[in-house]
Amino acid sequence: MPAMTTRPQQGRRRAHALSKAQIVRAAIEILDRDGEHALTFRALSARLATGSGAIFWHVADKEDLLAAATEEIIARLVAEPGNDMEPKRAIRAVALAVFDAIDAHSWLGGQLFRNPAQPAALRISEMIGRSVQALGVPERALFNCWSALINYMLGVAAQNAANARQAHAEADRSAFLANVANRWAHLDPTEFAFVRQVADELRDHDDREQFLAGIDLILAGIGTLTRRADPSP
Amino acid sequence: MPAMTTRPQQGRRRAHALSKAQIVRAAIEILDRDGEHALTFRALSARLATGSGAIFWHVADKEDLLAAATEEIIARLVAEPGNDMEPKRAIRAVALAVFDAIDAHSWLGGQLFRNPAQPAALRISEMIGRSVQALGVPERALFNCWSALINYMLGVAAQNAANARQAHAEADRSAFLANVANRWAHLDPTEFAFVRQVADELRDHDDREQFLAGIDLILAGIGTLTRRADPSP
DNA sequence: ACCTGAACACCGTTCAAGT
DNA sequence: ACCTGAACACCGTTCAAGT
Repeated sequence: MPAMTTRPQQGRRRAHALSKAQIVRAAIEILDRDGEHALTFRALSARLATGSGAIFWHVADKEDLLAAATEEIIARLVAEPGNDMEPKRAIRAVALAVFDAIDAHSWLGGQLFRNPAQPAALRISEMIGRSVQALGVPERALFNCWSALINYMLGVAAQNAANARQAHAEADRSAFLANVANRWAHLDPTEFAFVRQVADELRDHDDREQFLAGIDLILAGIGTLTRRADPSP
Repeated sequence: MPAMTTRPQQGRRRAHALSKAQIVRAAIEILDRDGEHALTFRALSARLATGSGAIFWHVADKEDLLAAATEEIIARLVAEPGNDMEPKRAIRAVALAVFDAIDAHSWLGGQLFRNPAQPAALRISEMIGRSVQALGVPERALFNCWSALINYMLGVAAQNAANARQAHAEADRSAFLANVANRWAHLDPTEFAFVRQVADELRDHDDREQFLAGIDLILAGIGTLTRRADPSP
């Protein structure tokens, strides 16, 4: 009976012991609700009702935290998009999934972009690579076709995220676009003839459609290199 | 004679009065030599032998300073590349000029990327737009072709800048690439079959060639939409 | 009109001290 | 082993005071 008393009474200090997963989840919530700049160790530790040092016990630094958050989102997305679809459809599906994820979490674009070699981005690269290969592009061109698609995807996606950040400052997205379009429409006519011309289209274009059109353009270019005339295996 | 004495003796306070152009030039030097993170108002004011407040008199904030630096570089570059070249050649020339500028000033990529509506970026957009139009793409597809090219250009360029920043931390570029390639080569064979396969090519690829290959791929896709069979006007 | 530089309100990160 | 929170070394930006 006295022997049992020796046992330390554990698990009383805090309802849930802090875990990296829990920290990352809280970070994502702050990022989604209040934007990239709002994620500070002070805000995060306040929300988790702990000291900043506690967070640094589980997380190396801010970069590590952001990478983990990115990984978490990509992991949720990477599960489904069709592994056994026809290649072009598969590429479009993956591209749209990434686009939508970045649309929903505007901080994600900059993150994937800043570090394209992180595991989360690699998983996307792998899916695209397999589909490009299945498309039947010759060995020599494989690397370039793959990298063009990846670069375009990540580029546009991050670009849109940057726009979203700026649009957030102004009233909303459509007001922001209208503003830019208006500014463009009043540029010098001889120096900026083309930009003036597309200003209208900018006002009411659909980012998602535009993004997909670019993918299709690259796919059409890739089609140019493909030997097989018969689409069936 | 006494009237002349009333005149304040001017220009004695400092050899060169501070100007925005001078501040921007100093900022570019710091950015180029020591990287993006080294540009602080303290470092800048130390180099200009003045107080930080003096800089804020000429410059609204850090964003303004970076935008002005970007503008300065693009202005230097935008002068030459062939206005009366054949369209495809013109597009390649502009794209390469931008690529090389970003290669020479690694901070430039992130900057153009972060704010693609700034005048500097617009000037690039205009040149690309005119060439795409000259290519003879149908009215409806113009906007999408143009935006695909711009997005790709800015995307890859900024991507490369991000890589350069990371490579700077490690020994040098080729060592950095060798490291990444090595990491890729040891990934799980079933989960990352494709990435493992291209790891070799990553090690000794030429960024510039890869970039141009992507441009050509998009141009090939655009060619798919073009009616005119006769290349001569 | 333009410059000075201390001061303010923040950051990310560390670390002695606690449990 | 894990948590606390004051402290450190920075930031960008402001502003009373000078010339």
